[in-house]
Amino acid sequence: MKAIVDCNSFYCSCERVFRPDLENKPVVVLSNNDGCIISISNEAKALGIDMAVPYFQVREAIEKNGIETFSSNYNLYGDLSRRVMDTLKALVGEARVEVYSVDEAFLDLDHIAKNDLQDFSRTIRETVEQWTGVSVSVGTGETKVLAKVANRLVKKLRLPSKTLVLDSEDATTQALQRTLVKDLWGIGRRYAVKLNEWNIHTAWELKHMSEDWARTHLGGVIGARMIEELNGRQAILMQDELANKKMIATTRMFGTAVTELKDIKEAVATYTTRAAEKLRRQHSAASMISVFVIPRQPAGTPSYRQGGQARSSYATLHSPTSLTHELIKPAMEMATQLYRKGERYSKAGVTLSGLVPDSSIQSSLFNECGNNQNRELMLMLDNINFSMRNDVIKYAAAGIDKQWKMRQEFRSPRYTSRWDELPGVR
DNA sequence: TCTGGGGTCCTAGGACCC
DNA sequence: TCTGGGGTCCTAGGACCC
Repeated sequence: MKAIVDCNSFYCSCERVFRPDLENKPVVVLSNNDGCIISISNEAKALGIDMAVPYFQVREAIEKNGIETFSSNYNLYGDLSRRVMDTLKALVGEARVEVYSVDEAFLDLDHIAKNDLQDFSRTIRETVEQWTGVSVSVGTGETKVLAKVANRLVKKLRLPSKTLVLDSEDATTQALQRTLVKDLWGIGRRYAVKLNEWNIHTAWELKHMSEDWARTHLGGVIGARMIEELNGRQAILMQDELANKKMIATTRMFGTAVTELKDIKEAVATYTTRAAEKLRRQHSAASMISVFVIPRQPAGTPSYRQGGQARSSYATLHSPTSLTHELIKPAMEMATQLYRKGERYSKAGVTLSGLVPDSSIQSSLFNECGNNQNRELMLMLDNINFSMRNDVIKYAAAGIDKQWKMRQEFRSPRYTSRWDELPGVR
């Protein structure tokens, strides 16, 4: 059996861990740039606030109802996430945990007797809550897809135990009958529409379609796997722990529209610096770097998401590198080349790809002084910036005043990852 | 005024090879 | 008159996820 452990309103829960006064109060967390709502507590939901809605559209309702509002604080969420995952690993063993996202993990429970699954699910939930202060829901089923179905029902039906185990034919059937295809893990909006056109509405109905049918109408092997999983046959396997990323991106909306080349270059240099840090953290080097900018659409036109208005460029590096300054150079050239005077920009980003282990970097004939010194410099720089505060040491190209920086009006302290922001105890 | 920031997997098609 | 048959690698684009 497989279980999915999912933190409830994770970012909101994180904010509450150090603000117990917010228990049972409505809370929302905003995306970067305070752009839209990305986490809502049940209480806020009950007041009619929805996920993914632009903040400015609901600002009035939020203020009127006294909903507590936070800018996202990824240092805090990342740290609490690690604690939750560590707890799960302590409970079932590291090899049985697949960290799926910042607030979710799949567990392999094949070693637990079927009769004990109910109790064990509750133990998981209680232990995580006790050790970390974060509340979780646990869904269990024969396959990952069925575990997801169970987990969704826990939340939808507000089951008091916050756990649901689909351990019998009957339980599974009932669960599938009350799940719409659009709510299945792996069925997005496009496929949901298509399925409805075929007059398939519930997961139960989908389960009885043939694999061949799914192969031709539901994205090839993806559809076939879905049918298998619904029928209790494992087709989506547990992934090994945290393989390295194959692509690393840092992209941001600007706080306010940017018009000057200087600002674009500063932003791109800053994003390149961030991306290079992520690259070094997983001991990789990049062989390709790409930069994009998105001009702001004139008022009234559909938002930037809908079109291909982004302008991008990429450069292949002479040899893979993880050194910030070697990445900034081509990034600056591309930023300059992409910039048009008179245009206003709403967003820019940097993507590193063609990642290889940094141990495999070939030394190049043209490498004058050997990269080892450089890599030690990077290591030192990363250590200082991580342990002190953000960017004590930085590249001049990244700019000092950062006019373009995102808005973050409501960020809580980084309670657990900065010495100077630890919570006080009287 | 104002709408996030990451990622993954799969497929088709082109280029190239023997 | 009438086009080989496989392979592999790479990239772009679609779909999905949190």
